[in-house]
Amino acid sequence: MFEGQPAEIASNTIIGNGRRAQIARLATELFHRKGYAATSMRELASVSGIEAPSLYNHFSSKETLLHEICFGMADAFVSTAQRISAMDLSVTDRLALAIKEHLRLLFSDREAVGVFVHEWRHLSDPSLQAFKTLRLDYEQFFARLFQEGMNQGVFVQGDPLWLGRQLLLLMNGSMHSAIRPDAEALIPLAQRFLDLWLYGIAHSTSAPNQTH
Amino acid sequence: MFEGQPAEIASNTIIGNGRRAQIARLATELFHRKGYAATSMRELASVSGIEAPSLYNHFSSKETLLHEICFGMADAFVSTAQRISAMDLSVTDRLALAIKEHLRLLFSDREAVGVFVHEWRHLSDPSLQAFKTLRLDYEQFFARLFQEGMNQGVFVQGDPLWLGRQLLLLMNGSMHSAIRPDAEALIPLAQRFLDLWLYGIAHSTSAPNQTH
DNA sequence: AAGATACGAACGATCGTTAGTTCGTATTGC
DNA sequence: GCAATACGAACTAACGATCGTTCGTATCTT
Repeated sequence: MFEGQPAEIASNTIIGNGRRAQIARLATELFHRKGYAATSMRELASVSGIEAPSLYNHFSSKETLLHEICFGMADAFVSTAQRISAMDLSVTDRLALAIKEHLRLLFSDREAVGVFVHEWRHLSDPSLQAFKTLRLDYEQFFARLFQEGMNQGVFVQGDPLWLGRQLLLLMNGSMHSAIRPDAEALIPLAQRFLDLWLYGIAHSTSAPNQTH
Repeated sequence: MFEGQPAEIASNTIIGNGRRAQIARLATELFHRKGYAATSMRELASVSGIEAPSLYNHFSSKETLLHEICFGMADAFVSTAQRISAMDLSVTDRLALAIKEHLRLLFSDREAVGVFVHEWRHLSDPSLQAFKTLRLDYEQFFARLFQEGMNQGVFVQGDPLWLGRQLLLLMNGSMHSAIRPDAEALIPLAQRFLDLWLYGIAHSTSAPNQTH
């Protein structure tokens, strides 16, 4: 009758106390460390302390695990972007906030972000398209910020989508750095990114030569 | 003076006219598009127009293919860095040249770079350690540039290795952008990176607030 | 003649997954 | 209160497919 509708949408966040969430966490770590394709269900079962077929009492397939991880992160990013977009702040302040919140999400679950960033391509096609759409939404959120800043004359001209993607690359990549900032260390890190992005590394004594 | 020289790039990766090089190229494209672990020897054989066992007349194992791709790129990057290090140029000019040459290598073989960046972790242990060493060499080349600039007072203070890795992330990630620049379009792209890196996106009217 | 290159057959291992079953615990009917 | 029942979560066995790879052999080129 209603079998088209998944009985339970499940908490899109991977966090939880149940066995299911516990396995999802272990899967996240494995997918992050070894890659999705190079991780077997038997290995996941092994670190979970059960046998491989028992995993299917919790997840209907290997790809379901990947799906939940990727979309869990994507939803978190997109909803954060929507929240910031609705705020009545200056462009620069919204950019600063977006950087801070992105970094916060990033370091709140490095493994999940790693999977989100690198393993999404192993999704198959209905999910794959949906994922790409969500990711583009998020990139365009940053692009709109840059565009707005250009229109107001506070940012130099440039391709806003290019800038957005570059900024995201930069932040996502910063995960690989050794230090795992706690809640307090996050603010200086965000400031570091914002300063680098806004002002560059050149001392202002040497005058900019903006010829593009 | 050093600007005009080798117009030909001398592509890093396995070039050649032989069947072996042809297969290596197809492997590079497959590893790039689907990932090393998700690419089977039978699939590689199929796109090569032969059967899977015939591949072993050219390569002794699947990992040999990965090894050649990864180390081919790594050697190209490191030797370019050594060449630039030996030049008698200002720090900023060497940084500009390093960016330009890195981008040139990057876009000379996007697929190989993609494998170099993402698939190296599937190497096994003697090769894996050697690869990490090479990559650190290259990162430290940029770190030394930044450190030198800081010592001379032309760059603001910061963690040089962090900056080096961030710059590399930024450039490597730029591969994903849609446009594939030709030899001429490379210079503006490099300039774009340099400007972004040196001066940021803020108009200089808004004064920098460097407090780190 | 001989090396390079291709083939078909097949090996053992591992893959994701299904099926059938057991066991313990919670929920229900009386 | 207590047996009957339903269910979550684990197990063993095993399926068909695919994995990387080896072997022996045939064919082409030089």
